[in-house]
Amino acid sequence: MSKYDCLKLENQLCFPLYACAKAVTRHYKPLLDEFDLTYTQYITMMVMWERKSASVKEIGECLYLDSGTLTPLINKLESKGYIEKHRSDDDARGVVVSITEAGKKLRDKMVKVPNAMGGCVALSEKEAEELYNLLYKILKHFDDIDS
Amino acid sequence: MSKYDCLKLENQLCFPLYACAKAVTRHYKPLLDEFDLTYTQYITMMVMWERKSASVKEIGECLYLDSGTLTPLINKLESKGYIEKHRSDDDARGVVVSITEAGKKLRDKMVKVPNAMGGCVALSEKEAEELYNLLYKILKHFDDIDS
DNA sequence: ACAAAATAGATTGCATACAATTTAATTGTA
DNA sequence: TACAATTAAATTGTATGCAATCTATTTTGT
Repeated sequence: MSKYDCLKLENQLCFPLYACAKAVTRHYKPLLDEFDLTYTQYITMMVMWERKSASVKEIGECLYLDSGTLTPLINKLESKGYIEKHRSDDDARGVVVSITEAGKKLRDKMVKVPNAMGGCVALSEKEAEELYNLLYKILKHFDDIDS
Repeated sequence: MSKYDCLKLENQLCFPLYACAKAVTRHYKPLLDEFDLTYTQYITMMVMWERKSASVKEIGECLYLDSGTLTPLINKLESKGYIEKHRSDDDARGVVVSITEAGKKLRDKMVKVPNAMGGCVALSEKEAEELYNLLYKILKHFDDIDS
């Protein structure tokens, strides 16, 4: 009705997105606390589990994070013993991050986490897939715009 | 195939949610910079525009934020002149935040923001509504769990 | 070859988030 | 009515995010 309706919180798409993302990471916390990992550290480990080895830049591309966030985060994961850093042989500017044995073992311990979290999100298989597709549609479009 | 598949980034629902929320707030930034507001300050102003007056606690309930986040944020909005704080008459523990004339004027200037942002999100009306409903379904469920 | 442009990480600074603690005020109850 | 329990904000401490800048290297264009 009012010209101000577009500025109502309930008419925003961005707000439930923002609030929901925070709620999910907040509910991950008790699960991840057992492993002394934060959510961001957890998804960084996911990249390492899949790739075994990756540059900071590559990790950043996977996670949409820059070195300002990743550098301290990677240092923490290194001090926990899950990853190692060394300068790249090919390109002395680059840093190669690789997974350690302890990091590989962590994977076995954490296999139960996704399922435990899945129980918190009250969506059907179909709904979850719809949501997944809609979110990636937005992400892809941003990728296109930004490139 | 592997028992580790559940730990793959591409099989997570949480990750696109997390990444998408960040991407959206990141793309809000240039729009909000013109008004010298951050995204969180912007949605706080949305609450104030609607309610004219609210306690820190009430704002926190609207936005899913606690006093640790809101206290400094509200102080910044106050120093910008958009809101005012005063202790509640009813309950001296509470702080009532109310909108100023400058805050009301800001609303007129910012009416164009939601539309400008909408252009960035490549979803149809129907898709946006679906996404909206799915996100609120998750949020509502968390509300139920947490209460 | 070599100076300029580009790139990879690290660093700095600012603004969230949020748990945990503290302080002041209010409520519930024996 | 004392007084323990609760509540509202503020404070403290840790961990992101991200823009902007800096440093060391590598590429590029001539």
